[in-house]
Amino acid sequence: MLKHKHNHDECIESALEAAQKICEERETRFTPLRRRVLELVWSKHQPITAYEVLDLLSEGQKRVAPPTVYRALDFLIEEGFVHRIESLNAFVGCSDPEHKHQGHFMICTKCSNVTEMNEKSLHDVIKKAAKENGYTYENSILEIAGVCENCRN
Amino acid sequence: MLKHKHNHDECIESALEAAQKICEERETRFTPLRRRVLELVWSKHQPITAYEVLDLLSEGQKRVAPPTVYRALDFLIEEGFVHRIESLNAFVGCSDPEHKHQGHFMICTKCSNVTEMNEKSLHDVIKKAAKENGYTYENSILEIAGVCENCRN
DNA sequence: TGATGGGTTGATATTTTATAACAATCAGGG
DNA sequence: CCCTGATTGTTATAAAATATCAACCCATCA
Repeated sequence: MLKHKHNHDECIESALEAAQKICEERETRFTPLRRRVLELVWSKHQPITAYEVLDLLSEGQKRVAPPTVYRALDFLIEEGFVHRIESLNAFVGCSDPEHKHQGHFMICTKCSNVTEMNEKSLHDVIKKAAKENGYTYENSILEIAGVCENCRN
Repeated sequence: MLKHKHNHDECIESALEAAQKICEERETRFTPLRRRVLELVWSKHQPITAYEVLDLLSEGQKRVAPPTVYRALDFLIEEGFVHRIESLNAFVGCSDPEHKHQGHFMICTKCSNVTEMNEKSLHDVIKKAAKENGYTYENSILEIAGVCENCRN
């Protein structure tokens, strides 16, 4: 799989720093465990399952139990640092943690890469559809499956 | 929970008939088991889990095993008679089985009722978003959570 | 200082959701 | 009737998530 390269270590580092900063502002606790789990979610740079995180987290130490991971993930999702991909039972780091939001995703069926869409227009259309159907909008998940540009070539 | 009444038996019956007819056209097999599972999915008229179907299916006879239900559901989804709601791990009858399509849903967080949206405009916007992000569209899930009209009152 | 209490993590067990693998059965064409 | 492929039955297990209670950490305040 050929893919556009970027400095991934840097990208992880900046996600961690952003999270740290936001937690300070919100006075929520970015504990070592939560930090480590966020780092592991980002490390794959693709959707990662809770149990994959668990395996990575357990390397070189006593195996941790599922609740440890799920609780950390719950926190990270709550803070908006991580999104859950429902159709994959997996998790990805959020590309825009400053603004809490539900994620809208494109998922490549060939390489499994995920692209988060932060398009306001799309969001607006979805909200509008909710209203037209008589619903008070709370949140939404949109997961589009398709083949990405790289994989098509 | 107050809700708009309709003749639900009739509504189940017509879903079964439609499925029957479509299977004849497609020359796929609408077996008694598949028919019964579709009937059970419709019977709740709300999202129903695979294991709830399993329980209902097992009433008054030897308990069936999970694969029996999952296989029937796979068939019904494949044929487009049933949709899976990813955010609930549950299933609902499709309101428009004639035309195979991915479902787009509104889910009420109060009463759990689900409304399927068959709006072409929404579908078009989603396809367009995929294209703009360089993806070849295959399919999509959209699940909007909110409060429905009845529950707001 | 050290008691208290909220939040976090650890640990054990279990529940919920889904699938793998193989055997038995059924339905339609030769 | 017999063969073949599809469907269903059966057993076992995997994968994903949660319930529950104990231990720990640490800030606050009497």
